[in-house]
Amino acid sequence: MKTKPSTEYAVLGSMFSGPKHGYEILKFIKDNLNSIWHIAPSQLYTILKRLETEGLLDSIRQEQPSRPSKRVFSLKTEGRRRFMDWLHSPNRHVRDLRIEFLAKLFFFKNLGIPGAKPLVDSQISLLGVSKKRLEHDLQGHMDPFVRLSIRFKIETIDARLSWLHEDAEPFVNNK
Amino acid sequence: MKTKPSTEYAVLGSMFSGPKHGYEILKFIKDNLNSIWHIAPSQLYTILKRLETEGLLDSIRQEQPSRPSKRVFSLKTEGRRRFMDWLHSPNRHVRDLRIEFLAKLFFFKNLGIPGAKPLVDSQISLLGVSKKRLEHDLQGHMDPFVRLSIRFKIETIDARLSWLHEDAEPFVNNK
DNA sequence: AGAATCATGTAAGGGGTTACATGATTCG
DNA sequence: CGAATCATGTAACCCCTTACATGATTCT
Repeated sequence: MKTKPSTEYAVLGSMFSGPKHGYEILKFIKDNLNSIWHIAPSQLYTILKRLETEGLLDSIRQEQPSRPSKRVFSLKTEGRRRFMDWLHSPNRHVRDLRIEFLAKLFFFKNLGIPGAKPLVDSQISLLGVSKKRLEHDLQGHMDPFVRLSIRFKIETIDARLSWLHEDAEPFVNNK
Repeated sequence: MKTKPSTEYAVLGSMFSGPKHGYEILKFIKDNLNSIWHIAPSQLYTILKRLETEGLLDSIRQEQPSRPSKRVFSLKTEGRRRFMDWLHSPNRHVRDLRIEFLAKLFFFKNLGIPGAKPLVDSQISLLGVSKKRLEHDLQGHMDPFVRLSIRFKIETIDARLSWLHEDAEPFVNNK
């Protein structure tokens, strides 16, 4: 089971509320996810091509009298399903919280999808498991450097946990 | 000034105490930096080639009677200089602390080089600057999602700061 | 009149991962 | 006798970044 790069989900999510053309997706991501995510125009069009090949979306050419013609993309059922699966899954790797998890919370609110609270809760318990494992590791290692790096990871998890409780919880509760 | 990928510094650092051949470098990194860093054999040889092209190291072929022949790599002056520059510089991006900064602390201790304490101190003050900037940003933003992501970054910095004080400081002080 | 916005792409290159290829020696 | 270790590489592919290319319209 290979995990897709997170950028693709941002693209899928941009089209969830309805068909969009490339430039619109670019603008949507820039306007809404700028604080965590940056996508170059060139990359967007490559991703769209890839997603179309995979059958997650399709596109129709829309000619316009005065402006250059657009290509309007819309999600297919499989694309919708993939996005929803991603949206409701906590992240296994702590490092993915920085971008992916934040993006998930954004999409919950932006699209008005219920279930953000359970996601936060399951992410909290997943981190709890990781923390326990690291604390156990710590007891098995005497080497100061290994201990230092385990401590680093534990402190990171603590920061994520307090952010989830103090910031993410209020964010998902306020409608 | 483009920053080199951090993996190259791990390779340079591996040879700092003396010439090594590829397999030895692989083993050195695995034995010592396994908790933070993973390097595939294929990648190592590509990096070594690149570093040699750049003039940071040179290699000599060493024939062995029974085993396959080795290529022994040694740092040139420029390679040494680059490594030392990297070693003494704090990281600008918070995300680089996880691997690069930890590796720096390792090399200070492993190679017995003085100056780890000042590095920790300058990293602390650099993070302080970033934190101030983020706290200022926070005041200029009303959007809940933007605030949520800024809070995420601030909590990360706090975690790094407490790790630097509580774990990194003792690590660099114990001889 | 020039800058920003609308609109879509190609090409090249960088660095990392996975798979593949080879072959000897030493340890259990 | 088979697994682990010693020892070095190539090829293909994936994703991202930067640079380049084009061209109309709208705002200042």
